[in-house]
Amino acid sequence: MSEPAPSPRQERRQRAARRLAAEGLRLMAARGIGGCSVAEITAAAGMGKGTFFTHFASKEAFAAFLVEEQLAELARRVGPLGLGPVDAETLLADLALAHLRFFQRDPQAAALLQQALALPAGGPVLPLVRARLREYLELLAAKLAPAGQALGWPGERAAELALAILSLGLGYAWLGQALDLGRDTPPELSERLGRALARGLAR
Amino acid sequence: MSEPAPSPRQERRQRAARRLAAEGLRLMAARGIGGCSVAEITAAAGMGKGTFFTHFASKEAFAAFLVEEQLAELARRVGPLGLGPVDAETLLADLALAHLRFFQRDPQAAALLQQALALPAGGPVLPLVRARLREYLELLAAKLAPAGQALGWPGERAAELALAILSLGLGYAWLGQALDLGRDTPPELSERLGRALARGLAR
Amino acid sequence: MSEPAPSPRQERRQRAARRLAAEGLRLMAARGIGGCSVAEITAAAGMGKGTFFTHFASKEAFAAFLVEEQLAELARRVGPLGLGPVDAETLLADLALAHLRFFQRDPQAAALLQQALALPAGGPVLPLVRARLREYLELLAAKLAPAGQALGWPGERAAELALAILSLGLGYAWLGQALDLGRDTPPELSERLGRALARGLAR
Amino acid sequence: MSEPAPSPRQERRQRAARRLAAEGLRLMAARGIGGCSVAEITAAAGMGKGTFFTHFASKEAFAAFLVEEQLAELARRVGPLGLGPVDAETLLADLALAHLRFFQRDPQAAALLQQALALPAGGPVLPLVRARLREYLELLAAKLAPAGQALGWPGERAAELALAILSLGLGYAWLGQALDLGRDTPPELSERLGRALARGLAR
DNA sequence: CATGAATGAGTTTTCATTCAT
DNA sequence: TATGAATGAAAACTCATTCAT
Repeated sequence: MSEPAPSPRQERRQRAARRLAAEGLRLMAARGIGGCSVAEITAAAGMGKGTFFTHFASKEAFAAFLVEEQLAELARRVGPLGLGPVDAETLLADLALAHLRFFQRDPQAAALLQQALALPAGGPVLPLVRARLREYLELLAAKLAPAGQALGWPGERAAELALAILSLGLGYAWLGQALDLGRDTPPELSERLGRALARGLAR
Repeated sequence: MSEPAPSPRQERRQRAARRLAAEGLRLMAARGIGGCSVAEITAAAGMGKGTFFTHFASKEAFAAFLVEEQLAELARRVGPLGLGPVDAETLLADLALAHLRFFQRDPQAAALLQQALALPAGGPVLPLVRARLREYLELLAAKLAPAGQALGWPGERAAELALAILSLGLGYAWLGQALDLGRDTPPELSERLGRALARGLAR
Repeated sequence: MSEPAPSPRQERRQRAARRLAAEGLRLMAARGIGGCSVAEITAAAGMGKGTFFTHFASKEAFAAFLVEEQLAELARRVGPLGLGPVDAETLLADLALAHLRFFQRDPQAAALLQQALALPAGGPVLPLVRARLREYLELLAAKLAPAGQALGWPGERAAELALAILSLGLGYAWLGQALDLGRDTPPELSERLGRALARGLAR
Repeated sequence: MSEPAPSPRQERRQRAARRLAAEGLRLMAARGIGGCSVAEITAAAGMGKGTFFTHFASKEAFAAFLVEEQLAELARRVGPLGLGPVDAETLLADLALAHLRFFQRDPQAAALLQQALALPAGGPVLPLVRARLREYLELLAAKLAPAGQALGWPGERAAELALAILSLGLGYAWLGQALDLGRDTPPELSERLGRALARGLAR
């Protein structure tokens, strides 16, 4: 439908772009956005340095693209939750758990987000990352608001609830990564942790 | 008391070092560790660029020093908690709340920690920061372990509990900072959030 | 007449080359030879980047071609002058005036020549441009020599006379362009200027 | 008076700056502004690459500085002319001659100016160079205006007269340089050329 | 023949660190 | 001990040119 007929040239190019994204995510998550050079990324992706800039306008634009991709993936995972009729506590627990699991299964996403938010202020990426994260938080807050209110959490403060859920998941994953902890946390403990927040808010 | 007799020379030098630490913390928290130069820090502290290196071996060592300072401060705040006889749930809640409040009241600490953990792997600082954080987590875990066990959390997994408490506080603060959210969270909501985890774990 | 029978293919190609020359002249004159890229020129001419190199061996060769074209055009304008019997002063004045007018009416020619002569020494173009200009100057000097001698200017120094006439016209045009001056000089002043050199040499 | 006590450090630095200016002028005049790299200039001046940027904010700022220096030198040479009481024709002739000689004796100045004016539009230097040249031309025009009017040249068009005089001198020098002509022009011919414009304008 | 994706040499610029004064 | 001038390694980015399609 949308792609009429990807010529072999275009397909090869697409594959190169995907290789760039994969290797870039891997390297930036592992060594930091500022800790790996474009040359390293292209070398890992098996192409010339100059090719990078035919795909992305700048290194920062590349980082921003990766961040958007990860947030989109997170939204895709979280989106379906709470569509059916569930009680408030269960919804909160499911959302908290989903975030914990997402970042635990995709530690690169956690590392990249943390890297992107640590970018020097003044650059063009940080505002973009912030905007995307804010959008995501609003989405999450909208999902949480009714459940929160049902448990006595003020509706206009749903953003703080969303922030807490995201923080726990993201923070747990990257702190765990950085400290080499929590990688072997048994699933039932993760689950208990995820549910605890919801349960505690529900009295 | 322990300091024998700080000569005027030594005292002047101490003051300079304190100025460096204060301005460095401010700048690194605001603009990122890689986003501010040694020249900027020394200029803000009112001294020559070269003087910096008579106080600290390198820029990274300086960042590590600042991190240690902040972690020491955190330990100082958290240390007294739970010394008296309190029930398990209250201890957990107090600790979670203490972390939330510490990073909310001292956002520079949160920003610096997040910056330090985002430092390029391979450098000499990251391992050091990790080691200090691990030490801190062990301390916290030791404090938490009995309470956790009382609530059915396996004692040998206390580290994960500590990680969750630290993550919530640190993540909430730096994500909130980055997104300009949670700065005006009413104290009673913060408190509710802090207690929720403990309450939920306690069933 | 001399062209045997331009196949439609050949004709299309010719048109493309002419478009390249026109757009290249425009862009190089406006933004400098080093200030516009091959990609810009081909985009302006409505063709692919690669096509450029099927017409010209290199960007520099292209610039050299444009210069030759402009010098040929100048020679065409100046050539007919002095063929009839005119006195020495009038010939000098006519030639000076012709140069002033040529570059005033075709500022792109002036800009291109100035750009070409500013090309980094060491490249392959500068020698070529120099050679063409020298050829042109010799042609001009040959035309000037008898008139010069009639006014007491040594015949073997006719090149200097030609240099002065060319410099006044070219310099006036490109300095005027660069400074946005002389674009609205009334024709009678231009003419007076053009004649002045001749008149002054004639005592 | 102005320099209270140049410390040996500062003096050494000053000498380095002068070496940079000299070698930069030489290389940029010979090979073009874009034709020589900062690395080449600093190497020629016997210092490290980074030192360049402690003296000048950028390569372009350096080029602008050199241009200003040369124009200031030109103004210094031309300034004293016409202060005494001389007739209009003599003043014009003296000024024309002064420009011819200045650029003939200092061909690097001619080459640098021509290079600077050939800089890609859009950069920060070209506007600066244009502004300085315009200032210089206004100065020259003010000097010329009365004499011009005495010879029937409209006072409000003195700028065009200045442009012609500057063009002849600058154009003659850099075209001569580029074509390796006019380097051995006998002084009396130069002088005759310089006077011719004035004489011709005076009838 | 036309195309545009791929390439890498080459450039400017930053900045932690050294060291002579 | 304090200073700031000097340094060069490292990084992002541009663009003429090549070549497979």
